[in-house]
Order: sequence, then C-alpha cells, then structure tokens
Amino acid sequence: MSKPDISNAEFDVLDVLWERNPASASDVVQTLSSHKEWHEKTIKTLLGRLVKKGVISFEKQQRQYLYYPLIEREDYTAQETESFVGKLFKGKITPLVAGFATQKTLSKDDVNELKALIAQWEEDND
Amino acid sequence: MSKPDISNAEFDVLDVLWERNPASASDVVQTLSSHKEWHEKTIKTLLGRLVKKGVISFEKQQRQYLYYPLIEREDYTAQETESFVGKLFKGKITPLVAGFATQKTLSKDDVNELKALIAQWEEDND
DNA sequence: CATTTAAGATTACATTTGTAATCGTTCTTT
DNA sequence: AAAGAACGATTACAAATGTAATCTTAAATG
Repeated sequence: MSKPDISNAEFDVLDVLWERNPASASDVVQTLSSHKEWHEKTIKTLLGRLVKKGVISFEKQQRQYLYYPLIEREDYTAQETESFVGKLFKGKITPLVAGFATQKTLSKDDVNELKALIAQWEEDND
Repeated sequence: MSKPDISNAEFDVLDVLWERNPASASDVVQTLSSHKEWHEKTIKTLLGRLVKKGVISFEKQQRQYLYYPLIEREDYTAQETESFVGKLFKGKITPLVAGFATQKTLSKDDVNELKALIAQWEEDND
C-alpha cells in the first residue's frame, strides 16, 4: 500500500517512461543509452522490478511489452519533495531556498520566477 | 573523498550528533528513544558504520566514547539539496517551490520570508 | 575478590539494490 | 524446416541496509 520505494536506478527507468509513454523495453534501452552505461539486461531487470512494485505496468504488444507508468510524475515529485523538505528543513521551503541561494547562484530569471510565483500566491490567497 | 552515502537510519543518528555534540552512545540512544523504536544495539551498529564511513568520529572518555560529526549539517544539506533538485527539478528551485506551494499550503509567514529572501538577494546582486 | 553489568567489537542474517547472465520460447531468417 | 536472434522470466551474486544478538573486556557491585 504505502509508497513502494523506488531505487535510484529504477527511477532513471521510470523517468524514461514518464517522457515516452508507452515504451517498449528496447525503447527504454535506446533512450537510456545516451547517458547511462547500462547493459540491456540490467534495464530489463529494472523494468521487471518496477512492475513487481506496482509502479509501472505493461500491455502485451505481440511479443514485446509496452510499458507505462502507473504513478504520475507530479505525484511522485510532490511526495519526495515533502519527505525531503521534512527531513532536512523541518518542512519549511524557505530555508531550502535560502541555502540553495547561497550555494548555487540564483539567476535573475530564477528570482523573477520566484517573484512571479509569490505574486500569484498573494493574488490567490487574499 | 566522495560523498560517503549516508543511509536513512544512519542519518537519524547523525542528526542527533548535530544537535548534541559530542554525545555518548547512550546519549544518542536516549535522544532517539523518543521517536524511534530502535534497539540500543541497532544504534551502536549505526554509530559504528558512521565511524567507518568517516562521517563521525569519537574520543575515548574512560570506557565510553564521545562521538561527534565530522561533516557540517549545512554542507550535507547543501549537497543533498543540490542532488535532489537536480534529480527532480532539473536543478531549478522555482518549480520545486511552485510544486510545494500547490501541494502543501504556504503560510503568509512563509511567503513573507521568501519575499524577504528575494529582497535580500536583489540588494546583494545589483 | 567474585560476579554481574555495561561498552564497544564482531558476527548474523534477511532484504534491497546494482548489475548482469542464463533459460525457455517465440519470431526471423536462411 | 533448421538455426539463430530477440523477448521476457528466472537465477545470480556481491554490496548496502535494517535490525539485532553474541563476544570480549573492563568497570561496578555485592
């Protein structure tokens, strides 16, 4: 029932399916080949594990399978973000942004986007 | 050299040492007892693993050890944040904040803090 | 002083993860 | 039709992780 832990390697495979849905195993292999050094067998294993975990599913297309995600990227991202922010910043985003700002340099564009975001928030809430 | 992966369980132990530095094993056990169901032995194991990983160290205090972290929470947090934001938000904080804002409700205070942060940034950079 | 106790060290063991190789079957291709 | 290629299923195996129990030794206690 609860969040089926998705490992790092599994995430990379799932990520491909979020981009290209549905996709055959070889589609995934192709896509990942550009930035990962994984053997085809490894990717097949990861697909299988994701299926077993109920994170993705597939439909038989003749002999191949067409895989597709069962969870939305937005949902996954939201959950991960919540637990991350909870774990490292006591649930507050401001210190996260603050730390990020001193660490990685924010661009003027980034700041403008944040301002727009806040402006939007203020418009909505009040 | 590289970031010595700190597991979730290990993190909770390290977190105690960031709060209470230095601390004996039993101090850590005591502190964690309030929110974790861990056996004392388990915590000792985790302390040992952190030492082996070079994340913490200790000084012999008679028979007990006094443990202390070797890495700063801020540094760890900064690194984790960078990889997290890189993995889920292509390195951009704005979408993280945006997603967080729609998911968890931001309080007026949160927004004010963010505004202050941005104002500060603008003052510094320009 | 003898014994119980408590600290850290060592060992244990199932599960998860990374990373494949092998197996059993079907499509292909000759 | 025979042989090879390609697909998913099954099996492999070491390292990491969660979660302790046992061992060794020294300190505390009767």
